[in-house]
Amino acid sequence: MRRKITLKQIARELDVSISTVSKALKNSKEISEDTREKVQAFAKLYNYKPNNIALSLKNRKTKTIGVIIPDIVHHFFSKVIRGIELYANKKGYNVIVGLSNESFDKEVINMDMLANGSIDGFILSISKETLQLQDYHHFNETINQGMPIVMFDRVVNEIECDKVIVDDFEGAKNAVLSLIKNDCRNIALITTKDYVNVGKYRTQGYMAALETSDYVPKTEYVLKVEDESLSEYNLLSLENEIKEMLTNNPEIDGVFAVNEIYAITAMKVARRLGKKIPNDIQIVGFTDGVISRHAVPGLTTVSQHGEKIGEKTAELLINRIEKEDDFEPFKTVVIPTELIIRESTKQNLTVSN
Amino acid sequence: MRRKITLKQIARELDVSISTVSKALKNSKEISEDTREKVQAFAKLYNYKPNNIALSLKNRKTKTIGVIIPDIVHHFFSKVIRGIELYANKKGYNVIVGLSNESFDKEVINMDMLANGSIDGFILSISKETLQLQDYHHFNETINQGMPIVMFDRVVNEIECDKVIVDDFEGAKNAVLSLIKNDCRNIALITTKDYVNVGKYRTQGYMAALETSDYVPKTEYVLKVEDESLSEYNLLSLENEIKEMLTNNPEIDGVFAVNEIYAITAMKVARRLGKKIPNDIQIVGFTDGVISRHAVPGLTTVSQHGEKIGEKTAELLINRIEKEDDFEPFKTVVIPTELIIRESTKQNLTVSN
DNA sequence: ATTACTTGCGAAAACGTTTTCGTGTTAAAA
DNA sequence: TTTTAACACGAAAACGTTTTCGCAAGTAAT
Repeated sequence: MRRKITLKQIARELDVSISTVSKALKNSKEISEDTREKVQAFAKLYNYKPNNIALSLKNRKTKTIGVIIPDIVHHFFSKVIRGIELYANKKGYNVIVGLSNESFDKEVINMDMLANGSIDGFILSISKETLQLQDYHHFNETINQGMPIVMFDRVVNEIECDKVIVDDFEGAKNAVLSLIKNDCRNIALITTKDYVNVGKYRTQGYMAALETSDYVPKTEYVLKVEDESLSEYNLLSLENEIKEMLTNNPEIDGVFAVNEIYAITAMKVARRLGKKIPNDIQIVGFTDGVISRHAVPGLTTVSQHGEKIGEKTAELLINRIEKEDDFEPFKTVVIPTELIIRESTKQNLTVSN
Repeated sequence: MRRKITLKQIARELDVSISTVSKALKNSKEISEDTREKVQAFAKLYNYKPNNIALSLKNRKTKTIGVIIPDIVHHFFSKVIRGIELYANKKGYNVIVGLSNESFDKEVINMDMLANGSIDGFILSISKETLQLQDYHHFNETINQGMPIVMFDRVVNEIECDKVIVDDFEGAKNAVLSLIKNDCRNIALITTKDYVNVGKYRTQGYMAALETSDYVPKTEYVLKVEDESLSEYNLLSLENEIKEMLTNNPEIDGVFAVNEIYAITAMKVARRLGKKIPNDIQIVGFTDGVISRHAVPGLTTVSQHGEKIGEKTAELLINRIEKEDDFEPFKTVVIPTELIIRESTKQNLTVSN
């Protein structure tokens, strides 16, 4: 159980100086071949590897990026992480993960823990509470200290940084247009409260689709749900709200839901009410997760390509980190969505953007 | 865009020594009240925070733990991460995540990246390829360098370290016993190849349940699937294999599947074959993920309590890290499973262990 | 034989902390 | 007045690297 060997120990053992060892290991030609071989053999024997922390201190960079997301038990976010990790690893970076758990305080604490030298930059998606409070001081402070940030999905105009988003508006609009082309006359929307801006944009996309088709949006067809948390209790109340909407408005023949859970729940409730899918009612969700894929019938949904989002955020961040004095203007990259057609809608078209 | 301020800069600015600044900030009473206040005011003004990397180097510990898992887009693993993060954060630790993507090489590379000073200990679950190759040298080397490891779920006897596992055997046995008590006479098993040892133990649990009930296991009822990866192609071949088993053995009235995907797919296939669930055929899965919860009908399943597993691994690891010279024997903690009864089985009992 | 260059190596600084051990000044005790 | 003790602070080492610079010895050129 020998501890990790250091340059100093090798130097002492071989009776040379630390500098010599360091240079020998880097094949510096300042060092004679004899010494080089001797040192390298010894180092290999004892499996010498330079200490990352010492390197970080010396180089003032850690080759590590911090990722702060609201939740990891969530198909979209874990896909994004996978994309980040993929790209970062390829570039020799590590990924350190903080979960805000949708809480403002935990977001701040996590950022504080990491912002003091542990990482070279942040990738983050804003927590709901922060969005609601509209308190973004911690982001600005971090940026002012020279630490680059890239935001994705849940972003906010107030912060100047690189961003990677999905075209929520277009994606939603296309989804609803596909319902319209599929002969839906009365299309409902199940969405979140407006402070979640991805929900807001998807709602706007729904409205836009209706308007371009000369449909008149009816407020009875719009359900704004308080929270998308999955606790059993909320799931029940979600079911009840949907049931109420569908029974009060039996003419509804299409549903666009801003996430998988709402969509699958709508499907469940509709069937319980005796409606056939997709003949009586067609349903489209958002996020191509495991639920959509394995539901029966399969759920037509808007795919966000989370992994691509992750790769792109990592790419933007690492670029910023590595050419630091390069004052490029901040970019906002939009990753196109794709409508994945499955059995919850009728099969007579393909739309994508 | 001022860079982070350091002790040295404060010292120069205030015309005192670095030591004085350091002590003043720690409220050492070696320092006069005057100086203390002056330093603290200045530090607060410039938002001084000690550099973590420097501290890590000095203290020779990083307050960071490395987690290596095969996949993050996976309900169970992301739950575990959440548990790890929860406990670790409470103890002031950060979590750095590496994904092996079920590959031996990536597992080794990831461990190498982290083992050189970046972290104080590992939490990991072994990749399938490593399990198949049975090459565990990288684990042993890491342990020999004095770095503690805690393994969970996919563990292996050959490595001496703390472990946290689910009682796969008992969980599976109970699940199958519940089917038997529910009057199933012909129970099929859908499992993985044997090198995935959690699959192996669950298979053994199935066998044990049959034996204790004087059922004779039939090989026609056992389906060993090559790979649980979710690609569309494999999903189709999975469906076909299940279909074949169910049509060749129409008397099958119960299915135990070693994961959610197999279970939900079995359900899908069974219904396509005109079988009613749970009346004609009852189905039990393993892992209480989002699929089981949102399936229609809801899937009865064995819950592993991933979050608890995560918390426990973190607890074991941090204990090892913090009392380092304490030569406690290695523990293996078993987290009890729980059978979550939903609509895919008949409703006349509750079993748990 | 003197100068000039090459070769091979070591000393030391730097990254940002914490902590031990002095040390000079002042106040209290002898 | 001399000794002792308390007080307030600074110097320096240490953590493990990399890198610049200097220096001695040997070799080549004058």
